Amino acid sequence: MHTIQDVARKAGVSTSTVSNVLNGRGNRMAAETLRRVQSAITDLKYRPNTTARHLKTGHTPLIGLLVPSMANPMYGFIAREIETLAQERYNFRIMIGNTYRDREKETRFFDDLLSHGVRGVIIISSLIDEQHVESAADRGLVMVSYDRRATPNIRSIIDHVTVDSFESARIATQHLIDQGHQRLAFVTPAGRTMSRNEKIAGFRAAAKSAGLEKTAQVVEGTPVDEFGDSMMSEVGRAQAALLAGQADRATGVIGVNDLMAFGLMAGFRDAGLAVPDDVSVIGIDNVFLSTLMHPAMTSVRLPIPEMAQVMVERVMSRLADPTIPTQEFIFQPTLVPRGSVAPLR
Amino acid sequence: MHTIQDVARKAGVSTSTVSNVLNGRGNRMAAETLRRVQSAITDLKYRPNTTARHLKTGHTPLIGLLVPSMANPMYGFIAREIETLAQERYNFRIMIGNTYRDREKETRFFDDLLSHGVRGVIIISSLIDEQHVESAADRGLVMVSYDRRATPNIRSIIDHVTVDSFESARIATQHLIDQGHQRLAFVTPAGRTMSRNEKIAGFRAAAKSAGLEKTAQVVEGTPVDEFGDSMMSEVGRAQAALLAGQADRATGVIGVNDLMAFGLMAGFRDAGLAVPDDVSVIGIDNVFLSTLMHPAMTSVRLPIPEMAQVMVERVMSRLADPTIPTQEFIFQPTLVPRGSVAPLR
DNA sequence: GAAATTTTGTGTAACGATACAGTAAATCGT
DNA sequence: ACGATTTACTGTATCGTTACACAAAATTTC
Repeated sequence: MHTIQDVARKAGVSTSTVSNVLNGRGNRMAAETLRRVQSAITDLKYRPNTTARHLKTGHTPLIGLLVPSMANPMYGFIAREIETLAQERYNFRIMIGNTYRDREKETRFFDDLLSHGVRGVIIISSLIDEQHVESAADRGLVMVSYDRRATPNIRSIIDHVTVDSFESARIATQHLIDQGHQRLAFVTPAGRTMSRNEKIAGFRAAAKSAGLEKTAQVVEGTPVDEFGDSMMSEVGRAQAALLAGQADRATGVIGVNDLMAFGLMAGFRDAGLAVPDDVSVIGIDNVFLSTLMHPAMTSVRLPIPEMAQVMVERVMSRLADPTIPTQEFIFQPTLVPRGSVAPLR
Repeated sequence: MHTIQDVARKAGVSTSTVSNVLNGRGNRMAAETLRRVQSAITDLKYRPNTTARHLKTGHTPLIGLLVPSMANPMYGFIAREIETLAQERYNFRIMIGNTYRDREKETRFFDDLLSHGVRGVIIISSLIDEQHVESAADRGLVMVSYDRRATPNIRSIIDHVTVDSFESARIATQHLIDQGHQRLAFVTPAGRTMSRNEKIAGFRAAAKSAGLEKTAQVVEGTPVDEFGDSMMSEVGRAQAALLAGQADRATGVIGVNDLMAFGLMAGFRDAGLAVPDDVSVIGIDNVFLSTLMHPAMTSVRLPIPEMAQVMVERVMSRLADPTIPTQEFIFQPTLVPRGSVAPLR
């Protein structure tokens, strides 16, 4: 690996001049000099040392990305979009970490980010209490959070990019109601996140407006460790077994997300119930796997590419100008009807 | 953010002494001094600047991870395992990138890794031609590649950690043969990777040893852009439609991986064929979603956690001692029978 | 009790880049 | 033709850390 000194020597100029070329100030020198420096750079295959640059300038082309679990196809998809955008549009790379929805892991990651000099962070779906997130932002991290609403009337120092979770659960529920279902269940794992709470509220609101609040039940999985991938489906599977055995069992069931709903469908089948003939199931997220289920699963689409773009743009803008105020961006979900929901028989 | 200078001042010692404490040389000073430095560190919440450290030492606690697409649940799972191990066991963080199986993107990532001072890289499944990978290794990257066999008789400067792909396809094929299937098809996308070639060979070998080579067909998807997630399943779906329409159609079909097989199952259903009654389908990878399919999909398990561990250990060891020779590690796959394969009617 | 050794530190030069002040030469205006 | 300005550079300090040479004080050795 060559250094700026090698280039300077080879081109017969000072390192300052090379630095100027490197930083787009080639107009400050004679055309001939510029040419010499440029060819020295290509000849030596010189690439500036990002670390040294960072130490001097205080900036590094790196952002942090926290996801609960990369094995969850939804988070994988979000992460893919973010990485691709950051890389292609801004030449930034991604430092990624699985948080397993663990406050301590998140905090440790913030510490590491800070010590690496990374200033921009996108955090995907954490726990309700965002105290440690806010305090990391206080320590200088430019934060953009996904899937978490801003607390009303509190000016936050983090951006919130989120889908209207209340609405996503509401339209899912309403879809079941429209198909004539009267006994509804909403299934979620035990741990609470902000978006889960909102989904529960959306479910309840839809049920209530149809006069179904008496029979509508929110089912929480056992408080098992879960962080959003295979365990999520396992919980769904187990809860479906329980639901299938109830007297006056629910005929319309909403999963807190697609993975949960996948598990629900499998669990109902295990119990001898046909989807959608005996029970309708709907998920939220619309991961690409929904179309591969049998029956293809009805879900609620979240506009991930659009949201990823906003998230990346926000980190970049605020990194460039830390004084611009934070904002909340709320995206609207849309129903994607497929085969796992049918009219009540 | 405080610096080592702040700590030194607060503790009334030189920066050298603080540095010694930081690097586990607390025995070089009086117990009282050590205590003072330590409490200065905790009081100021001081954390060493990794960048400065890196510039000085030439080491950075970061490894690169290249995956074709993070949206592919298999790669997401592998990435999750690698990240967790690197972090918990070695305190290393991960710089990740989607390569979309594109040589240029891979090369650009290597360049960036080098300029960031990252020396250790794990590369998941790339194209056949590993010229650019070897040349990046030549430039000083410690490389561990997944899912790619070493070229025989060529001493490589990269480690190869791979599952026996020939064997994985062979046992999948043999399983179908054991169930009485005589007309077999192996479906893969158009782009060739090293592991795909081996799987094709394994398929052919199994068919041949059963005297079925005349009817066994390898089906290649259209040369569409694909990088391993939703497109993969789409290809499977489309190919299933084609296969379903053939005279003397295959009754036992192997997907190059689970996502392909998911698509195949969906495609056969679209065409009015029942799985496994009319056609048996088997995948390779055994992603957790296989159990959620209807019917639950038979697949071939790859020992990912074990492989991830070896990959991480190899990068770390070779980072610590670059002179140790590279190796090839081959893991054996195992059949996981489920419901998508049935005896030939 | 003088020399040798150990203990307990410190000072300074890097690592590779950038920023900014400074300077010599060329060009300009009148 | 002389000062003023512009052009085309260069020198040096600095970012936060570590390594290494060095040194003063304390302790040991004989």
